[in-house]
Amino acid sequence: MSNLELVVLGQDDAAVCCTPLAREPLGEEAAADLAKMFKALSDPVRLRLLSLIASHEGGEACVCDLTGPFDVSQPTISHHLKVLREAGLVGSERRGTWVYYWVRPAALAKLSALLQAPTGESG
Amino acid sequence: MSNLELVVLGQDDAAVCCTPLAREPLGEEAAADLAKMFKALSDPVRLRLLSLIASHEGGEACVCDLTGPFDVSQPTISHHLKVLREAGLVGSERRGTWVYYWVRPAALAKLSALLQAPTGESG
DNA sequence: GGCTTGTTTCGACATCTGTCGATACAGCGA
DNA sequence: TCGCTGTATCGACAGATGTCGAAACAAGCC
Repeated sequence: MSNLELVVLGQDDAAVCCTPLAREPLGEEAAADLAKMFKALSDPVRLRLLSLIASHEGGEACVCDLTGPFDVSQPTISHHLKVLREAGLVGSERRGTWVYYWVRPAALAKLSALLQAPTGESG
Repeated sequence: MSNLELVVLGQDDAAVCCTPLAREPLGEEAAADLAKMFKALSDPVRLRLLSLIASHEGGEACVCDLTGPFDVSQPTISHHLKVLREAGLVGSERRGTWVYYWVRPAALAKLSALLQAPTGESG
């Protein structure tokens, strides 16, 4: 399964925490990598899915907990979860009948650090 | 001009800084609003443009500084800048011959705060 | 005024994306 | 084994997106 997922660079490395967007121009490769993650966040349903998973008790949620709150069909939810998973933003595991999803804090932290404003509004 | 841009909620309000994704499920409206911003970040060219602008001396860059490093045409760069502007991530102003773009730190900070990991990897 | 340079808008087009219903796969219980 | 429930995949389709060349608009200079 894991070969379907993107490698999240610096997943266990704190160096990326100190590299905001403004420090130096992003390289083509880094930009392409990051864009995939942001693309995964660029859909309202996926954003709400991620939030639902993150705020669920225990930090993980069954797919059965995630289909209810949305107006879209179950295959569509499954598709969105796959996008989040392949972007490295969530992990998943089957336990018996149900499949559970959880957020990967390191991936979110990477993006969060990237967007941290350098100093202030105008210098 | 400003009527073409999205209103960035909480632009001058720090309250949003304490509302990570995990605190409570995102509402439909908030998710749609945030998704537009993330969508603006979901393209490698736009990500690099934003980085170029943010890292440029003085915190702002002329369009003429931004077309060089890319393989895409100048109208395409202009299009991407428009997307970033309408998402509220950058501001722009014409000064004589040239148009300058700068990053809006508050908008980035809003997204950064949203993605901040709650506590740790599993607890 | 007319030319030149910088930037945006327009129209077109190929590709990507979100969505669905139908179907397949996985695990549990009778 | 069979049927049931939960989840993922498939195939199709409408609409969105990134890209281009051409053209329009803006400001400065001759």
